[in-house]
Amino acid sequence: MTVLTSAQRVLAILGVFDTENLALSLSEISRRTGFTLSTTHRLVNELHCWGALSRHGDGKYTIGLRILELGSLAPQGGQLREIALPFLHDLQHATRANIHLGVPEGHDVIYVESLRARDTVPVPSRLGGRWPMHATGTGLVLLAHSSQEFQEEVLASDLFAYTVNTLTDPGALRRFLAEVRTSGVAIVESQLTYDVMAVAVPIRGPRDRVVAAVGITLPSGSASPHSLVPALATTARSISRALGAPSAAHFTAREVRRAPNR
Amino acid sequence: MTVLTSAQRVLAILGVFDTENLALSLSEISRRTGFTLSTTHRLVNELHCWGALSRHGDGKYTIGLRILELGSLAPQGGQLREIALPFLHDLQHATRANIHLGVPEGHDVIYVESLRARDTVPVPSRLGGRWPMHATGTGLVLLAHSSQEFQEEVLASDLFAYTVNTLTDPGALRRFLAEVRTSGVAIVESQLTYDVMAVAVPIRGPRDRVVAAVGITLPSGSASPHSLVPALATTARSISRALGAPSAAHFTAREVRRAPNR
DNA sequence: GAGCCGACTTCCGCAGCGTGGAAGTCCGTG
DNA sequence: CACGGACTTCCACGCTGCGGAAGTCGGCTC
Repeated sequence: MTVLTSAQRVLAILGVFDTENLALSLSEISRRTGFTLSTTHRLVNELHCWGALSRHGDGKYTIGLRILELGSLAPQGGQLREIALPFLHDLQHATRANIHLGVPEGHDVIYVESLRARDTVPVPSRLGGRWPMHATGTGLVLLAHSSQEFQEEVLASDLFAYTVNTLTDPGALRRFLAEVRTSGVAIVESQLTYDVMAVAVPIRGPRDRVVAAVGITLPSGSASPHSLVPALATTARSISRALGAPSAAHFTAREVRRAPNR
Repeated sequence: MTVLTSAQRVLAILGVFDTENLALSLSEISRRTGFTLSTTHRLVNELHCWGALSRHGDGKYTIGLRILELGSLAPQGGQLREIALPFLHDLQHATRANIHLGVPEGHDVIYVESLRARDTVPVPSRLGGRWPMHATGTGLVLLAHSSQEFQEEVLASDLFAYTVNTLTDPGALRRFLAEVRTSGVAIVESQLTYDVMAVAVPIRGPRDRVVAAVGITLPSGSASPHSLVPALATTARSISRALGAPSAAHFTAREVRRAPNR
């Protein structure tokens, strides 16, 4: 039983909140962290005073708005989101599908934006959601454009098979990633959940580094996912340009046409 | 010189990040918190290991994605946002204006969603942004529907005059808030910044408590802001119903018409 | 290249903060 | 009314974290 530093205790308390535990009472927090009630009580109070936790009528605590506020300061989150949102809206309007904007974090992809279409399959993705790279379209795009050593690190890790289609074999994954790099797009079907297919492309930032991926999810077996690639690629390029990616700096045909009017 | 608890130190470090300080080096954090370099170093490291801070190539730290992820678990944030977003999209499409979704936090309103129209006045609002209640349309709506004692508490506090139009006189504010309660809408002009007017209405949740406000901002002097009220009210009611507000539970005229088709 | 400076990292002894046990309060319940 | 569970408060001990100091690294000036 290793002893924790008090900073780690503070973080551990925040860490017990997740999508299945949005509201917890003091003693639930105490049980889940393993801290004594008095310790938990004091720390929770300090977090509450600061606004990191908020307390509700029934005595339960939830993550506070101060955290939301802080989170929006994450450059890969709030900043990127702010820039990308209008383009993502356009894309959603054109395709009427679920749109995701994902960035890498550890071996996972985090969705910093998630536009859910109203009349489509529910998809296990929410803003702030975290999924393993090897099982999602956006994740595979990000992985394909990561450093060689990072890729090997992920390939060597324990790759969970969410469905029978999930790519878990290192060899197959390597081939798939190479294909993503050459074609510029990842198309996967039923890798995370059945009945869902995903199409994703990279977004580049300054120095042309891939900083994010934008993806679309559709019901499995949808008519030619390839037909969505042009719209996706256009969106990705617009966002890349707004982020300052050199390769996206020149005008597209459409914008050249529009330019004289400005 | 009061001494801080270590939980407070941890929070103080997170607290030095704001919209003007998105990326800070170790010694900048040290200076701004007033902690010695060694203390800062250790705490920042623990935060970094946990994912609360991320470290960039230039050695600077920014808020990490783990915080963004956590923040999306705030019920007034992620949850509300998730439900409201489609309705807000529709509203933006109909009005082509900036849309905000605000919730109360202390004496301020926090924007948990901010849809910026592309061709309109830039407005000082971003997701996660915080503004005083008395100076914003959404804030005044929330204040108007707060408890009597909370209102008096705010009125008694130091109300900053952002412009000459900002309501800072307690008497004038009381009258305005009463009007907001009876009319159900707040219309303000140039109270936070010049050249911007705002229209906002309340959103209700379970037990009909006002839990949020949705607002629109337009250039000052726009043709009749009143014409936007029906669209805003419809949006607010749709969101309220989705949140389970009893008063919004019955169908509106439009939906009764549409109902047989489903 | 020498010298300097600032930023960062590491180490360690002292002491002050945090820990957890225990006692106390306030519910709702049988 | 007695019980149990959840929460709150208090305090003395001792362990964790503090900060001074020394060490490392890289960049800038002369």
